[in-house]
Amino acid sequence: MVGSAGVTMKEVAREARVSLGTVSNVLAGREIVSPKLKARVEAAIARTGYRHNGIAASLRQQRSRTIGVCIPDLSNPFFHGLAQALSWELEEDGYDALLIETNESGMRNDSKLQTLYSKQVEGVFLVPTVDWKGNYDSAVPHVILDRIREEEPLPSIALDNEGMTRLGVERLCALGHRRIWLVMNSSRLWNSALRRSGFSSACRDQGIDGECRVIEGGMDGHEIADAVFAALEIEAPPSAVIAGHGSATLGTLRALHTKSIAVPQTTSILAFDDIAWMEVLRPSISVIVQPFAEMARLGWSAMKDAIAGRSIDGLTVRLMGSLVERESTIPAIPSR
Amino acid sequence: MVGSAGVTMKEVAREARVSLGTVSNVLAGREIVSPKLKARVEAAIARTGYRHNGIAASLRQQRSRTIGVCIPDLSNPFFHGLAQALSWELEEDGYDALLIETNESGMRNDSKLQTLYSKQVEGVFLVPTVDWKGNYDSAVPHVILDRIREEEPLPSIALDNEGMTRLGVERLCALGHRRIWLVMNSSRLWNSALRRSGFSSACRDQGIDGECRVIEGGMDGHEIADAVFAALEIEAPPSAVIAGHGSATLGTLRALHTKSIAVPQTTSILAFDDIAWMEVLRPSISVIVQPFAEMARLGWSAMKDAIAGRSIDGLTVRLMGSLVERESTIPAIPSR
DNA sequence: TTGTACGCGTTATCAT
DNA sequence: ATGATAACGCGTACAA
Repeated sequence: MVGSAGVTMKEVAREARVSLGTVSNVLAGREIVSPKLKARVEAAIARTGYRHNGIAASLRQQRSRTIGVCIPDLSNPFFHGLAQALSWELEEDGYDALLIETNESGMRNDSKLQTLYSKQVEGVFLVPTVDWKGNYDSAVPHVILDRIREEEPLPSIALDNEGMTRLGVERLCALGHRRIWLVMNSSRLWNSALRRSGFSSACRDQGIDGECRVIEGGMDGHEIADAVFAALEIEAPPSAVIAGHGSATLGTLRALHTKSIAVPQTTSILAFDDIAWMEVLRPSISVIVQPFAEMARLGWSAMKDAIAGRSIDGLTVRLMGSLVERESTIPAIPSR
Repeated sequence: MVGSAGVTMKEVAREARVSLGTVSNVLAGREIVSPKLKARVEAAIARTGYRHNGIAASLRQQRSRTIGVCIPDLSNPFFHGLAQALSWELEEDGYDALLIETNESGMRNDSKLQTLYSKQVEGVFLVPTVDWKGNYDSAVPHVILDRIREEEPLPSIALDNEGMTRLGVERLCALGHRRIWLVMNSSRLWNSALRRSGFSSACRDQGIDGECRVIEGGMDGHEIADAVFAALEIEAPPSAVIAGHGSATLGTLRALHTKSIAVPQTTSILAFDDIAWMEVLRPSISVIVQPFAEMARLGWSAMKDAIAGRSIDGLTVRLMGSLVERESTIPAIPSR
């Protein structure tokens, strides 16, 4: 692919005065080549600066050993962690990841899927954008991660969003909180919708649903800040907030700060997804952590099955994460 | 690459009762095919579910239309922004980015470069790991970004690190600060070394070099926190700190917090690289912003030249960024 | 305007 | 053990 300098196996063979097959055998490390010829070939390889052409190999072998990984936004630490964990798993088995950032654009999601298919990926891990219509090539194995649609037709792995949100509500209730808000982006995202329903049913079970509410702010941190701010204009601050994801945390903190509401003295905060800066914030933020390493492990294991021709239709995994308490969650003031 | 379902152009041709060349012409959008046949071909494409095989096309055309982008750490927002900006530029011209995260490992940097070469990339954008030895394929155009080595042999684009650090010092001096520390990772990184030398010479020019010092903490935020903490054990806090990059900011804030030193009342902070959470921190952090969009534009422009066979040897671009002042930099207390 | 045949670099299957 | 040759899917030059 370098114009003049593209040395081929054929040229190596000529240089070493051997046949093409012998070069191939040496390159593949097959032990059937005589030491004499093997040395000649290796010398020729070094002399010519030959480099393996993976494209030709892929064409011939009809397998690219490449897996597409489609992520909406790599600046989201959960997605970044997931992408890293997936790459790690793939590489363990000699595969390469084709990492694509779809930037929350459904059009880009579609077009990037097409280029992945064109590059003959053997499988696709997909965290769909919010507005993805669900067009995919059924001939290629897909595993959907995190953002599952209602009645997802594809194999999927995600957090048990309802269960984890319920756990958060229960923990806050145990700390004496009764007025709890859930701040999130949009229930158009199925995982957000599940967090919402887990929140609502947990609040009902705790008998605090009258005092609790959900704020949907949209996909952007600034919008979310505005929504929270608007809510704080008309009612008293809640004693605790569950932030449904990174930008909800950012937005909530910004709004509370603008209104000079003390965290955690007035309002405790429990956030989804751990992020480096959550440790350095004053106060440090308590978080619900998603098990992305386990998601990657299970996902790759399923993908390997699919590649090997074993059906994974209907695969539906829902995992529990863990709750890490830091400074932002304190007992509610009893007098209120 | 999907085993059974791999529909080829040949099959489309048979299905449409046309020749292979006609199918190719239709696919390439060449206007020389009769409408009648064109319709037949398009129908056949739809019926068979044919999909373009980019691998075969790359092999045939001897060009992959793919560029490798090697980044040490995508969780660093500067690198992430740079990677995004590069992808955007490439795609404008119909290229695809192969995004690789090297995780600060020189070995991984080397091995991933090999896989990029094997995948026949037409060029490589590289932010090297700290310990990269500099092995690369001279037949493939490379552009080094950000982390330039001393006497970099390859074309390179980076911030004017000396100039921007000097600017920071000058601004802090204008605010009345005289005791300034530079906190950074390691002067083994050439850009860090340049920030260091820019810092030192600016301090000399301002006549404050006696009161200033540099703290090198290593590549990890926790290590940096420890180093700053250790320094604060033996001397009074500085009136201002310049944090040389994201993890230095994190480490510095953590150490100052542990020692209960007020920011910015006691110590002002000016950080390299803007990050989402810098706006939400109390106080919000003043930053030196790198012009990654411009880096990407110039880089891709140079890369296109190189791909087209026009030499870019010796290309050395150094860009100024901008200084965004927020709450973390205030005038020094005059009495001190 | 349409059809045919060759080559891209590799791997795999045959003979030898 | 080694060498010759076909095939992977596509693009294109050239012949019809």
